[in-house]
Amino acid sequence: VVTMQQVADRAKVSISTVSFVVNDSKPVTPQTRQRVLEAIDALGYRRNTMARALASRRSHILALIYPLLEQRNHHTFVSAAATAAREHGYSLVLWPLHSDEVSTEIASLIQAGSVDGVLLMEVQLEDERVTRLREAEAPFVLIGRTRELEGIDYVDIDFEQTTETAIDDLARLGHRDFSLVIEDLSETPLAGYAPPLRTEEKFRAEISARGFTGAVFRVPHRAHAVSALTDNLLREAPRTTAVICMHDEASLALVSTLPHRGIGVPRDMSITAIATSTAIPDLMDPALSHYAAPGWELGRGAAEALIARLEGRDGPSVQTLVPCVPHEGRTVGPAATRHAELGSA
Amino acid sequence: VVTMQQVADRAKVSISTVSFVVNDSKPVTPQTRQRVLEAIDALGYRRNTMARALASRRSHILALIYPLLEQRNHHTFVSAAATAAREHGYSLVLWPLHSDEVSTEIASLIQAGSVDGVLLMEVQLEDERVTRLREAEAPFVLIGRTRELEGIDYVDIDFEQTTETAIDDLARLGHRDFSLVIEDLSETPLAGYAPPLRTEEKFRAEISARGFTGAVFRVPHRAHAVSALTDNLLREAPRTTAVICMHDEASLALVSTLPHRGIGVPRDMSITAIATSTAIPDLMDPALSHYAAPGWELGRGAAEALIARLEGRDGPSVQTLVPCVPHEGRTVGPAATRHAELGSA
DNA sequence: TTGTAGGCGTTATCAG
DNA sequence: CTGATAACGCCTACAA
Repeated sequence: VVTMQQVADRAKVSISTVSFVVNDSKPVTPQTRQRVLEAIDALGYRRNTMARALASRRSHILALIYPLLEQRNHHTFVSAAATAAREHGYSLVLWPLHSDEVSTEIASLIQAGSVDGVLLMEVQLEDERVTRLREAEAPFVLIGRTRELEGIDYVDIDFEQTTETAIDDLARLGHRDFSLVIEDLSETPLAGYAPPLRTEEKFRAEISARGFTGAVFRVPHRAHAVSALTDNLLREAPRTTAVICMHDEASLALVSTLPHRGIGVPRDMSITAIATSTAIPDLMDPALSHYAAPGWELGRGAAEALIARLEGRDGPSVQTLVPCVPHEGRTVGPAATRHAELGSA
Repeated sequence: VVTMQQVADRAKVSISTVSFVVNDSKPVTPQTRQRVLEAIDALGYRRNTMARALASRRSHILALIYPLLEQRNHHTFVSAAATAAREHGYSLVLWPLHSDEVSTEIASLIQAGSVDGVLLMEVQLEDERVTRLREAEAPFVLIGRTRELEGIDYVDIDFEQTTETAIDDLARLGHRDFSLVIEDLSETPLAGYAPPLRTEEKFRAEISARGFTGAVFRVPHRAHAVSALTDNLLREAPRTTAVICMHDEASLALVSTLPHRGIGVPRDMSITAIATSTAIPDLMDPALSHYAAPGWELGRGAAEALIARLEGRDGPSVQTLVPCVPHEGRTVGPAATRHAELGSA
């Protein structure tokens, strides 16, 4: 391998000068710089990452900590974070963490110097990992939000805004009787996961503020629970004309099974999915109207916020909320029909 | 931060002894070891990753190189690789690579010493990245296969076996007229991607060996192409009673739209998906019969194969093929009905 | 603007 | 079995 010293020799300068041009950490005359640059590519020099990390105490590596759960697809998010990191000269390492390892592992991750900062996913309202990261004085950025947000950096989906917009859009079409479908994570390691909780809260608030009716269905990620949803919904909330669904599998199930029950979509029932994470909605038949989770923006935003912190721009906390992006489909329509039917029955 | 020297002082041994117990690289008396261990956890010592990497010339980091493409979900695979890596004391860094960066970036990744070895995804039959990795003498393992496999380590899905099994299972139900749906990647950076090519080849071979009929549909990942599939298929291969579908979105489209054309599933048409990468099949209505891609096994296998190479067990090439795992659904049935109808028409 | 020299925290070689 | 002591390759005051 070729080292800085060899470059220095060839360019007839000292090793520090090479360092200065490589990192441009100090001014260097155009001529010397030129000589160094030539030597560098004549020799094919690459600065050794590990040596740099050791000497500078900065590894230029970011860790992405996330719980290991089959059913979740973080792909867009993760790629965005990795891409953004790379653009800034950082690498992203994956740190899938079982919930029982939390307490111990996190601190040592930082103390071992292998990582400059941490991106934390699937944040819960009360999250032990956040506590640990604070204790370890590790720079970190949340993707998501804890309940307590004082002084912490986060990037999250604006569930409240998205919920409100979804209700607005449906209300404008005459809908007054809503159902909300959210994930039931109570029996999983993600119990306490904020998004469904925030969404439910906002949903209830909006519904009652507007004098609408609203039922809430919590659906676990088990196939049979998802399949049972359609009948449950029709039985327990028969007035419903519009479903807001934050549960990718459930929306698929609803759209594909409602017609078998004689309920036309969107003729009798409108369905809107929110915070969807895949491309599936566009391919359903009829195409699912939805608000897509801004996975790419979140991943990039989180990585960049973290890097900004690491580079010393301290300023106020980065607290960004990104609303979901509306995609028109064919599962939303006016409420008139079904309402009238029920009313006259 | 606490260093090895401090541990050594406290345990009243030399720094090298501490190193020996930490890595157990040399025999140490139980008593001394004990003292060192006590010192270590009294002080909360963690060995500095970067210093270790520099001195030993091994970063204990693996890179996962993959093309940046929205429509692909590598989540299971990636998590498996990361988990396996971690179990062996390695980290996994993500290296999303645009195809145009290929030539330059790959070599420097290794030369910079930031990475001990590489996992390569989405391999094409002729793959420039493989050439580069070889030139750089970087240890690497493919997830997938190039055409030329001499001396290469890889882990891949056994598409041939899976295709044969799928045909077998359907033939046993009386099906004789098949259609195969594969991804059309010709206009994408993944042109030359092996899986659809291998599958098509095997499909044609099996079909003709058995004297069946078989049509092949290549479907791009654009929503309208996927939506058009159903009608194309009915028009161009009207005798089809069984579809083998290696295209997640297309299977969804088929199952949801065929009934609208008066074609019952599986009454008139059986549908089997192969190499599916998500949990969606179980949630369709009717549940999609499929052979699931063994993402977890592949990820783990690839990581472990690479680590084995790095640790010096050289032996023969690791060349593992894993077949997809059958999941019974409700979209496959006997061929009788539709066959009879068409025959009598 | 450029050079000198002392770390950074480990590993590894070689004596004892 | 244990202990000095060079590397490892780069960064960064500090000096010139």
